[in-house]
Amino acid sequence: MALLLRRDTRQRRLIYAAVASSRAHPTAEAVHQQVRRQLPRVSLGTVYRNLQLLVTEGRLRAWTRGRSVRFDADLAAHDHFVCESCGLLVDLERAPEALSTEKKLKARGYVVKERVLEFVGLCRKCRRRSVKKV
Amino acid sequence: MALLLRRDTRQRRLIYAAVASSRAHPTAEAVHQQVRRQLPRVSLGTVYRNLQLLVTEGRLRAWTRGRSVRFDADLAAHDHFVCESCGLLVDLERAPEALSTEKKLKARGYVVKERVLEFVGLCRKCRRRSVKKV
DNA sequence: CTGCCTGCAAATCTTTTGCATCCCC
DNA sequence: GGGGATGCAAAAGATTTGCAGGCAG
Repeated sequence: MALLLRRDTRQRRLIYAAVASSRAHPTAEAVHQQVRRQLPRVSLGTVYRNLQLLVTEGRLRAWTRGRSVRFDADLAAHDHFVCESCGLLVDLERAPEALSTEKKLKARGYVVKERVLEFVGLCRKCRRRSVKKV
Repeated sequence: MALLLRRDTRQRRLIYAAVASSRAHPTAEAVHQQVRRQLPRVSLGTVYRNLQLLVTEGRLRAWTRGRSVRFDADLAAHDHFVCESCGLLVDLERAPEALSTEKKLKARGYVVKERVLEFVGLCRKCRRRSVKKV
């Protein structure tokens, strides 16, 4: 039984804070940039290691978006809207409906721990832009 | 106006067939392995180029799962269940409910082109396994 | 002090691209 | 025959990892 004691390092605190203080669901790279302002020598490796650790501990959530992973300190269940044109990521209140699919899965013996619901389309700004072009 | 004529190559046909004949939502690497059986010199680059092309043309759909992308020839709207233990990906009939969130988004001026709904948990096999271990 | 953490750099993994050659239409 | 497509290999991104030294508890 490994008794693993986590240390409270400056790096870890700043990395968590960088995600928690952002609404943009930052990537590891963005977190690195942010933390660097206060700790110029922090390495990207440390950022990746800590983000992973924080996700494992349940203090952050990770969302895979295309090529990279984005992090979020909002632990409440919520859904997302993604603009396919500019990449804008909007948090949405979780829809209250109990989805019939989920009930079916459970009835069939699957364990459902989580659901991921995303809407993909155009935000207001990009929608206007695309109308103009046509 | 570029008049772009697509050619019907053996590679392209086999790449499409590899995805269409699989239920596993294969990755580019898996498609490459499969096509190689009939065309040993096919390159991974060609597989990537054609998968991308087929997605652009709307003949295939791409799903991002963790580190890699998986391809699907089933164009009907459908949802997914993913087993977090073994990676099993199950196609689900699309839930019939019109989600209130989607209505709200449209009312607010967003264009919703698509929705992605995934359930994450344990398949029946992995569930049994995890019960045994405890 | 101990051993978890860090910075740095090299290594992985997945996907993309440049280029000379090939072959479909 | 011409231009899109291919094979090969190098490049590009994103993320992970090995290691020696550093620092929190």
